[in-house]
Amino acid sequence: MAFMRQSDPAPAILKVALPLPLRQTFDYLSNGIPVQPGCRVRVPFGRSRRVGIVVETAMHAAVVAGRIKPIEAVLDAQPLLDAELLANLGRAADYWCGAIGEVLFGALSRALREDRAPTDFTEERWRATAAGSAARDARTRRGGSAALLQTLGDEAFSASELDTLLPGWRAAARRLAGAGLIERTQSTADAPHARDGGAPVLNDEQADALATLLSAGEGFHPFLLQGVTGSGKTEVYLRLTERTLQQGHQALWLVPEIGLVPQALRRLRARFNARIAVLHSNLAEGEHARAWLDARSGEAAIVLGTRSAVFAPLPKAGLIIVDEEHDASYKQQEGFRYHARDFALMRAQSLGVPIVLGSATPSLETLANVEAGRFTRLRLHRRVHARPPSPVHVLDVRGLKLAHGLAPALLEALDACIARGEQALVFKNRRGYAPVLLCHACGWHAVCPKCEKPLTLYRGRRQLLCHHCGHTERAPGSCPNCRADALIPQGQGTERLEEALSARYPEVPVLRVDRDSTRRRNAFEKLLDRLAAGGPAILVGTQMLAKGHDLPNLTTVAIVGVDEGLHSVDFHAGERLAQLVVQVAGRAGRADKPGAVWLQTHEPEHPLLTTLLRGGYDAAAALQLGERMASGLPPFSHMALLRAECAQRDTVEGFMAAARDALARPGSNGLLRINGPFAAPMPLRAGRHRAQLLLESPQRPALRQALAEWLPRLHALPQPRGLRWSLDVDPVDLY
DNA sequence: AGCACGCCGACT
DNA sequence: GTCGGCGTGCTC
Repeated sequence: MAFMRQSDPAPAILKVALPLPLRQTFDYLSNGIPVQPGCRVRVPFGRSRRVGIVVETAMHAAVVAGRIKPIEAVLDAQPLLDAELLANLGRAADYWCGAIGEVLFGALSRALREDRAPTDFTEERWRATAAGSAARDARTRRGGSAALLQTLGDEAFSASELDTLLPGWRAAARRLAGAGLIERTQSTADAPHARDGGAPVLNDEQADALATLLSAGEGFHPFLLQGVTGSGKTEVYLRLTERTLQQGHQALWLVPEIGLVPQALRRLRARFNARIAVLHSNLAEGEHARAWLDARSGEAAIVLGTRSAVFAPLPKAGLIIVDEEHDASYKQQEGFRYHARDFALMRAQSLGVPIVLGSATPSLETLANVEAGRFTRLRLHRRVHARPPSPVHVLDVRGLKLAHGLAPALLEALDACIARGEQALVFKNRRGYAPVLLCHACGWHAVCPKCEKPLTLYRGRRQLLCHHCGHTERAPGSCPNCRADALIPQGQGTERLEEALSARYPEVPVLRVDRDSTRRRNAFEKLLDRLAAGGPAILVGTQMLAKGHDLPNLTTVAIVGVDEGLHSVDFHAGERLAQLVVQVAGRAGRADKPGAVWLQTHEPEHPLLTTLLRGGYDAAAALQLGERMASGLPPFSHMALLRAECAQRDTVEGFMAAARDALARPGSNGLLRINGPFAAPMPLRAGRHRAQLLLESPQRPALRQALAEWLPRLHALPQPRGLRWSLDVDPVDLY
């Protein structure tokens, strides 16, 4: 331009993302209103109106001027999504092949996806009045009211924190507020700071790890904190967080599942006087929005949550922690299939902050990053209470007579444990009473009509349940095929073990921990409290038990039935098995008593088991990495999996064939391997036939380029009714 | 995703 | 003669 303007006009065109499964944005006229990217707008769309997010402003539109409509309203004075988040969400949509609108709206707190002003969600914090504190000390209140007064102590708690620590607290809050014992407060906490005298002394290893972390300074720096169970990783996170808060920055803490949020919150509250935004899917919409906006404003010094909390805005970011980084729960398994750990890494890099991935059993991806020199590894070998790791005994059960699947030597170990007044854990990764119900007379067994897989027997409920689709039917009393009264449950699930152990130890509480027994809110928490009180007990449960809960009086751990993991078609199975065994074994002997682990197997000579037992997780992981490298599997190659399913088999096959044809011929870059289409490992599920097509490349850019070319063609394919398909980049489950 | 348009089978 | 199935295309 030859002449200068006095002031440039606001860009006339807004590129707006809408909550649709479309890869494109839509252009709107700004009507001269200056709008920043990241703000929500209300726009006319077709014959209705929608909330959209401004992604970009531009001087010129990509479509002819006549088609462009003006926006109706601007909903935010300040962007809800700041520049960093907007840019990274765009990268994430690209990387995991998501639709930009769905990704951006998925990052917003649910209530903010609608046309509501962010100011509708005013701060809600509660604290005890002087009378309340007195009532607490005098113990004049009982039940939920007492618990709420106890939780509050002398500080203010946000609704999202109370939801997390004390589900159902609102009833008590109403009573106590009515009595003038608690009040809603506007007070913002003073500048966040660590409480005096809260911190335990670090051992040498912890101190070394912390020194390295601290000396790395601000800037992006990825760390793996690899510490055995009980080695005090959390204490290191806390010290690092302390510095972050001192510098006036925010810390993001991610944990893999909701059940781990309360204990992390308790430890953070005990250590810091700071505003904590808690984000997980059990919060009411309003609470979630309040916490989210608290993170957005920077008033929350700490943001704690599960997978989706990785999308929280962090205007003052200073630190990201991803605890139990190996956990597959970080990978979203439907819709936008992102990986929270990997997105956290992406954000840490562009925010320029340190990130700590913590685990006793790091993922092979992370270990490969350590070996490649991209991550710095810090190790904690010793347990804080100077307890050596529990010895692992392998029990070869071949040819042995088992009682309900348990070997005699194992039962003796349990006898001894109970006799000492200690607690035991029996780990069995199978819910229900028995995985198969078989007719001894004719060989019939119960099968799911929609999946063609055996139904699991639930004896207490007299039901057969399909674990793949949720189909249930009444358990028959006699064989539906030959009428014989000869139905026998085959194999053991947790319900059966619970029954058998209750019969053997009638004096001892036998507690089952699995998704079925802990469905009720808070049931698991109560169970843990009961165990913490001490006294002999036997826990029977699935992998829920493998996740970082403290079980201080547990000394004996029995691992039963992991052999399935030695022969899975999924190449991740070996890694999972090693992690599971180490994590479950780590539950034993945490406090002042030695522990012992019993591993029951039909294959004591399997290389994975022998390596794991002889060399620990490091050796097992090295073995797995070697195998992955030899066969060109991740992390030495990169995968994307196309899945499709439909009630009509030929529809799936037709679509997959077309999808295969839509792929640029291999040889165009030579680096792409195409496998399939083939039937999924589970070829029928919930009445739908399933097929897969696997793309693989040793080089990430080649895969990304192939996907970039393929995706528009996939969308251009005829989409038959009833057919569902999805693309999974870096799949963690191949089923 | 939603919603229109549009073209072929069984019903008041 | 119409109601309604779902294939196709569009939304700035």
